[in-house]
Parts: sequence; C-alpha cells; structure tokens
Amino acid sequence: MVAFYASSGDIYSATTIFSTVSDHSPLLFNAVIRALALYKYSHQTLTVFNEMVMLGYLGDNFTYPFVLKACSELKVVKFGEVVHGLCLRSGFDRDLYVGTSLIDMYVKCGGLDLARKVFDEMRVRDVSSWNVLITGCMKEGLVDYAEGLFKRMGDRNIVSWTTMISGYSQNGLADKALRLFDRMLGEDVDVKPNWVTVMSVLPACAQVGALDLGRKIHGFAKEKGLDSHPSVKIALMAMYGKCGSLAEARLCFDSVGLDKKNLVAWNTMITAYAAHGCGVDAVSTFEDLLRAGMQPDDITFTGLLSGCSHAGFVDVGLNYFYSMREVYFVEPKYEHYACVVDLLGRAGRLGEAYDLVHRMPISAGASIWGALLAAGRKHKNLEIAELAAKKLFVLEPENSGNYAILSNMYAEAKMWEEVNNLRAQQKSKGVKKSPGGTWLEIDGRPHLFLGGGTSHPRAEEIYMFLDTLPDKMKAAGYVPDTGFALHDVSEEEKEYNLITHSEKLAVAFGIISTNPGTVLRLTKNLRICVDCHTVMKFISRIYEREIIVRDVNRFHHFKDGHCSCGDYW
DNA sequence: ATAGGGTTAG
Repeated sequence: MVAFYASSGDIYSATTIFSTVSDHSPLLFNAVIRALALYKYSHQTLTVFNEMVMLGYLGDNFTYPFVLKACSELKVVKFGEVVHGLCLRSGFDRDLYVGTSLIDMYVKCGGLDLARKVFDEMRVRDVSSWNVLITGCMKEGLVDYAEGLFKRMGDRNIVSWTTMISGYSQNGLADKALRLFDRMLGEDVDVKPNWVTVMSVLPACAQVGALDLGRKIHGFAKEKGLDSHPSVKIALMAMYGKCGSLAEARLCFDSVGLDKKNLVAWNTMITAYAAHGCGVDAVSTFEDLLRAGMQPDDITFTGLLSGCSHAGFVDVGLNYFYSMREVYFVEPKYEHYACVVDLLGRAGRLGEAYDLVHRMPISAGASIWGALLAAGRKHKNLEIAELAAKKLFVLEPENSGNYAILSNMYAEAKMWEEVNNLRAQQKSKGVKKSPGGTWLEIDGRPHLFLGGGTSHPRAEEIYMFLDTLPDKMKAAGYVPDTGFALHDVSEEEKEYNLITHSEKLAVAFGIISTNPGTVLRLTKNLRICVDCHTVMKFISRIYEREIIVRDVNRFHHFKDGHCSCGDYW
C-alpha cells in the first residue's frame, strides 16, 4: 500500500500510512525513501533515513542512491559525508550504483576532489560513472580533464556526448561544442541525439551568433521530431534572439501552446526584446505575461528593466522598479539595482544614479560601478567615471576594458600625464589588453577577425577596402571620432588604430565577399566603439547593406545610415 | 536503482 502510493507520487498518503505501521521492514523504509527522494522531499528523506539507522538498519544498495540524491538536492556536503560514512560501514560502498551516486553527490555539492577519489577507487564502473565525473569536471571548468576522461572511456552513449557538448558551451568554448556535435553525427552512428542534445548545442550557436548553423540544427531537430519539446523551443528562442533574428524567436515563442508557456519562455522572449532595444515589445510582452495569469520572477524584471533602459524608457522603468515588491511580490535584488543605475545613468541622470548607489540596501559591485563608468563615459562626466573606475580597478583588476575607458576619457581631455600614469599602473599589475574580436558568419561558417589582425587570407583586399573608405565617407560627411584612441599620437595614426578594429575588418570582408544585398551579421566580444558605430551607419547607406551587430550587451541594426539604437547605447 | 537541459543586468 505504501509502495503503491509512493510510486504514484501521493507522498501524503504514503507517509501517513507509513507512520501507522509499527513494524517497519527495511523494504518499507526503502520504498518510502525512494519516493520521498524522487519527489524532492529531501529533508524528509534524510529524516526517515535517520529513523531507519536509529533502528539499527544501515541501508543497502537500494537505499543509498536515493539518500544520496536527497543530499545532492540539498547541496550540503556535510550530510553527504555522513551518509558516505554509513555507506562504508554497511559495506555497500562497493556497489556500482552506490559508487556512481556518491560521485554525483560530491559533484553537486561542490566536492570534486572527493568525487574523483571515489571514482578512482571504484572497482566496477559503467558509462554513468564516467558521465557523472565528466559533468563535475565541466562544472568546475576542468575542461582538459573532462576531455581526458571522454577519450579514455570505453563506450560512450548519448549522455556522454551531450555532457561534453553542453560542457563546452558552458565554458564558452562554442567552437569545440559545435565541432564535437558534428563529430558525433559522423563518427558514432549508434548514438541517437535526443532533445537534450539539441538543447545543449544551441547555446554554442548563440555564443558565436551562428544564425545559419542554428537554423540548420533547428531543421535537424524538426527532421528527428525533437523540436516539439517546449524546452527545445525555448533554447531555439534564445538562440534566434542572440543570433539577431527576433522574428524567428517570436515564431518559436508563438508555437509554444499557451498552456505550455512557462515562465522561462516568457522571460526568454522579454530578454530577447530587451537585447534588441525593443522596449515597447518588452513592456507589452510583460503585460501579456500578466494577462496570461503568470507570476513574474526576478529574471522577468531584469529583462523588463534592461529593455526599458536600452530603449530610454526611464520613467516607465522606474515605475516598474518601484512597484516590484508591492504589486508583483518580487524582492528587488542586486541585479535590479544594477539595471536601474544603468537606466538612470544611460539617460544622463547621473546624480540620481549615484544617489541610488548610496541609498541601496545592498553594496555596489562590479556591474553597478561598470554601469556608472559607462554612463560617465557616455555623458562625458570625468568625475563619476574616475570614481567608478577606481572601484573597478580593485573589484576586477584583470578587466582591461575599465582601464581603456578611463584612459580614453583622459586622452579626450588631453590629460596625457594621467594617461601615462594609468598605463604604468596597468603594466605593473600585469593587466593585458583583451583583444577585440568579431565573428562574421558566411555560408553558415563563422569567421573570426581579431583587432589589428593581418593573418586573414584576404587581408590585403580587406585593408585596401578600408583604406579607400575614409575618403568615401568624408565625401558623405563623415568626421572620424578619434577622441578616445588610446595613445597621444598623431591624428593620422589614431585614424589608423581605429581602422583596424575587428568589426571594421569583419564588415569589410563581408562587403567584398558576399553578394550585394546580403545581410551582414557580426558578433563582437566587446562593446562597439563610437567610431565603428558611425562607420557602420555610413557603410549601410553607401553599400545599401543591412548590418546587424551584436556587441557584448545588445544589438545594433544598421540600415540606410541609421541604427536601431538611435545612437543611444 | 545511478548520468546530460532552457531564461539573468554593465
């Protein structure tokens, strides 16, 4: 009876009857522990297990996997260690399932060293044991170690491949993720990708902005009947959003039935609108969410507020922010304050932004000082920028971008001594300039361009194109904005530094190597600079091209000499 | 009986 209720998920009935039985057999304990763990009543699982141990029964190979699952769920390594000790005493630690569950528990509780120790000491291992450890390594960023395990393991199943692919995606190695997905299809014919596999490879497309490749994978999913799963559709939405195709993201969103539209789906759509600067759509989607009877969460509000920020809807955004707690019962967190500081700062209300930083109940961190620094730069407020930058030099000393911004502002103000001091400071701390890079997708293949790079096979043509550009642009009314070039060098040299920015190289290659009218899609690892932004506008008009640039935090759609951001970014 | 997953501001 208990087992029947337990397996059907009626935990209440199962535990009620369980408590009326006076003579608990090990079998009965196992049934209840299994049910409680599977339905994530983790505390209760441990309570019942404890009761069992008190009665002198130490548990067997059917008890431990579920007790350990409860420990993993709670993420308390201390509990896990106690249970591990009991495993050893009971002698069931030698069991394959118990061993694998131990590894999983240590991985989920953040004890990778202990997980590796258990793995090394196991006498029998199966695919799952290897897979669990690979997951742990990927989570901790030990990509090389995970690769070693993957290479060494005897037989790999679809979970092994999927784990590697999603691990690469999570560690920002989109290239490797995409290549492994390909290799899996070609090499291991016995392995059948499922919906989780599709979901794991999509973030890699998103990372490098590989729209065509993403579409191909969408087609592949359709062909295999894997595209109807709501989670796959959500991953597709995110991919399309991050690859610059809002329309396709919206199509996926609409194809999820209203009853299956969970909060993640809504949040993804709102976030996509926000990244594209479509404030009106972000707000109206938020209102649709409320009408659909959903309860927004903290992520909904980060999307909504950043949407308002990117679109310049300062007061609308502030209103939402102030009503979060009372109207929507969502406690404003750090990231919401960061959005509001950005919202105010971007709009030039630096005083209010700075006030907020001091009034907030949470202390400001890197993203908030980063927002203030960006605001200081945009509105040429050196005082605020200096203040924010000094905080950032302490909080994220390795981030060269912060040095660059302040240094550029000093240069603009012709404060050469400060420029030199800053450069010396940067050098003494060993901060390396992070190279600018831009991806351009051509025929479904992403091409990488690095700032100042000359290694491209068609570098000569690219530079030739860029060399002739200024004259064409000057004829159309262009004045290069060299104010923020890093060095105190001649005007001409500054112009040259600007010319070698990676997005210019990429757009040049795009223009000379694709048919007229082809939309150019660029993905950048830094923020786009003012001069590149201006150049893109001119190129879109002179060459009649639509150019879509994704920089680190938003999209710019250039068309006929204008940008969708309205120069507000 | 154990394993892989989607949304987060600068």
